[in-house]
Amino acid sequence: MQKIIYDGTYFSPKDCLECGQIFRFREYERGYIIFSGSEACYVYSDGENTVIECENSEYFYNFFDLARDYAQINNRIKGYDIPILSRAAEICRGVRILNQNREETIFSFIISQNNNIPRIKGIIEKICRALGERREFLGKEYYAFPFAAALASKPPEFYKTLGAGYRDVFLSNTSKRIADEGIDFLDKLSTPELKKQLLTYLGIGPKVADCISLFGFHRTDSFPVDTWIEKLYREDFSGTLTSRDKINAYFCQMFGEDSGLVQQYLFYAKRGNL
DNA sequence: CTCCAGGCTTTAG
DNA sequence: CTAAAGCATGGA
Repeated sequence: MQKIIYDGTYFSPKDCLECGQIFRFREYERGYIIFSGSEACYVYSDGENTVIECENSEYFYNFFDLARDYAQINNRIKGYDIPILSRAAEICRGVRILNQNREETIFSFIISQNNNIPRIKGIIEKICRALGERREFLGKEYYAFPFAAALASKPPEFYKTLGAGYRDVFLSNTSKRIADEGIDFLDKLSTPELKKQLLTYLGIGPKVADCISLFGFHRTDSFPVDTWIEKLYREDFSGTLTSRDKINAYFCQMFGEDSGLVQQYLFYAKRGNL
């Protein structure tokens, strides 16, 4: 077992996980167990530090984005001098933009549309249990997120029995495409080109594309606009725009490369009723 | 019972 | 181009 110890000021397990960017984790002893792709780790706060225990520290060093200076980014975001944002940036300062498994991010956020977080988690868990490789961590079994080929081997009806609802055809269709074509070519694209390509997959619209771009490809110039952000835009930014595309452009123009983290701060704070 | 959840696809105007 | 209907499911 390997161990990473990192200053906890801008790295809180609770903030990173419960801000809604990831669905496969659960509380365990002093913190959480997280699953990503085929990997697993145990993460917890130890006074001033955050501790990660895992078998693949290289993977989780990148996963938690530990090479980036979040103190500097957090400060810059407070510098926009928008009261509600400065407050959110202070209270949610433990949030980091995770570098998640790309295919897992794609399928997870296809499932997330018009859905609630507990049910999203349940559906993903069932998919892993049914199609993922069985593995072991801390003496207990878990299931990896399935490869696209495994997902592609199942018809829409299979996903409906797992509770995916009308998203069943999205999962079977898009998994077949990815099993055939791969997704490595997406990494070379600019953020606008990446979004344009993501929109060609069945089940991926503007909001889901922005989430995949941000959490799977670390494009921090993405700003996903969902029901919560739309509500926040009206109530806290006195916004009058109605189309989500325009609200997205409004925020991206304002925050540039900080868009992604700003969005997570605001989303997390708004859902927590700040 | 209705309404909502990290919206998207399809069809109509 | 924009607008709106329809969509599975489960919890409040």
